[in-house]
Amino acid sequence: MTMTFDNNQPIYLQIMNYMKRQIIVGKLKPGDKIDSVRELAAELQINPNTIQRTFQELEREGIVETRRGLGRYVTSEEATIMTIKKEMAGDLLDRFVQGMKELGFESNDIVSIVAEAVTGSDAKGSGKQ
Amino acid sequence: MTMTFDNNQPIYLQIMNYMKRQIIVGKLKPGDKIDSVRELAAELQINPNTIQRTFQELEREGIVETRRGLGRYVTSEEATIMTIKKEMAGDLLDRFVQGMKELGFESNDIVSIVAEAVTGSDAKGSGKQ
Amino acid sequence: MTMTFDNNQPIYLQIMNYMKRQIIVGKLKPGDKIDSVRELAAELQINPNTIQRTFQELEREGIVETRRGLGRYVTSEEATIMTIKKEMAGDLLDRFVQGMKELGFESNDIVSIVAEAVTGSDAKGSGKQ
Amino acid sequence: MTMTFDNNQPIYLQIMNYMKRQIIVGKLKPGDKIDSVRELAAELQINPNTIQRTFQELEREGIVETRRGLGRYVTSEEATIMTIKKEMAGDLLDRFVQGMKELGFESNDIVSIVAEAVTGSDAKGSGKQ
DNA sequence: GTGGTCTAGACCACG
DNA sequence: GTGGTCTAGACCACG
Repeated sequence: MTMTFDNNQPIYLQIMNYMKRQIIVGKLKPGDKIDSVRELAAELQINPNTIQRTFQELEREGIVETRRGLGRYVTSEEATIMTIKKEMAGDLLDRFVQGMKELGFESNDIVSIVAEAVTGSDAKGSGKQ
Repeated sequence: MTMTFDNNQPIYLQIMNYMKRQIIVGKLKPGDKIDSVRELAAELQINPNTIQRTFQELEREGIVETRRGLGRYVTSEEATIMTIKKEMAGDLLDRFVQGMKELGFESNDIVSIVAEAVTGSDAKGSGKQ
Repeated sequence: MTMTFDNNQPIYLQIMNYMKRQIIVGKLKPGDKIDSVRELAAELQINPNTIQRTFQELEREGIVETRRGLGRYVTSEEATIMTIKKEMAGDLLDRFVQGMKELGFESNDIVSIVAEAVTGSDAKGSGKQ
Repeated sequence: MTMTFDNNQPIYLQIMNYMKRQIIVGKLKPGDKIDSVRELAAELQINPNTIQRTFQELEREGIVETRRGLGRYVTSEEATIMTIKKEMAGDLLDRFVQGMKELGFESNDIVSIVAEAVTGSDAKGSGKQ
């Protein structure tokens, strides 16, 4: 795996969000073992301290668990994962809607803009996706 | 004017975005004189250097112009203002849509979530909801 | 007359150079009367203090003279004008050549670059200009 | 390294141009680590904030990159460096040629003046001069 | 250790 | 009065 990092956000946050998305989307499933700090640090060419911090935060959110001597695992609590998914989606939505309103867009505008944007970007393949 | 600042973003950026919104929304009109560094610093209780930086960046974006010895003014180029409005809206939109897709939401879901959110918050969509 | 000003150089210097060029090129001839501070200030929409300073500096260089109660005049000393022309050309040349050498260009390169640039920009109209 | 500063130009600009030249000329190579803000500030006896500003601008031009927590590096994009070299040379050339024309020099004059100047200063043009 | 941000305040050119 | 630059130094997130 390779990641490209955005300079305006701490790397640990970027990796953290990346892993949360992997879990939410099901690429990492409940109970799956997670790469060790060292493995991930080597893979991403990132300071192990940074990975360590990433995992710490993921644990604090309950989406990752440490089993002593065995390593780290995705939580088996599917409810936790759903909660975090909703939380992340809610954050995205709030930031977007509030931002658009601050720019003077009305509710109607906002809906049409989104509608246009998403249909524009995947109008082909109506059945498949 | 008073502003409350969010600790997770540089103050100069927060003021910058605030002023861009004021201009975009028309509270500051093309050609209007802008408070001087010293005035704004006093008003917001922020160090003049921080305000200086804010203006520097606004100028770099072309939405504010300096007239030597006279002060700073909102650009009279309305096109520039429109461009920046589109840019800001586009950024918000992209971040939102991309973020939602990374969480596994389909285009349809995204549109309905937004529709529900904005009609919920201002009751305009009388019939549907 | 209208002038567009560059923000990176004091306006008085820009006007000063403009007037020196007018004199050097012969648009203002030795002994010609020069616009008054007020006239020029009005014409250029510039603070009279700035024009005042411009004239002060031009006098210091001897290219402009004040006749009490009569106004300001281009010097009748043609030698002074020639000297200033050489000075200005010399400054331009030095700054250019030194700058190019600091970028690593060799003498040969510099000559060819200039040759190409000037013939490129006026290759047409060999007889006329 | 020591630098002597010219009072007519901001120090941060002077250092900026100095560093750009170092990179263009190859004394600092693509990917090289650059002195930290603190080191350079100590070396040049300049306030760290001024150095900070220098680097900020260099980064905006893409010739320098920050790696979070690790330091700053010369960009590895050699194309960027070439572009900046051309840009700087073009600026010098334009300012020179336009300035000379504003003084009334013809294309031919300009070329001969340059030719004379550079061969005069390094004796390479053995036969002609 | 490294860069990013901010405060406090000075000085100056410019208009 | 206005902006531009600079100094001196603090604090913090990040790696």
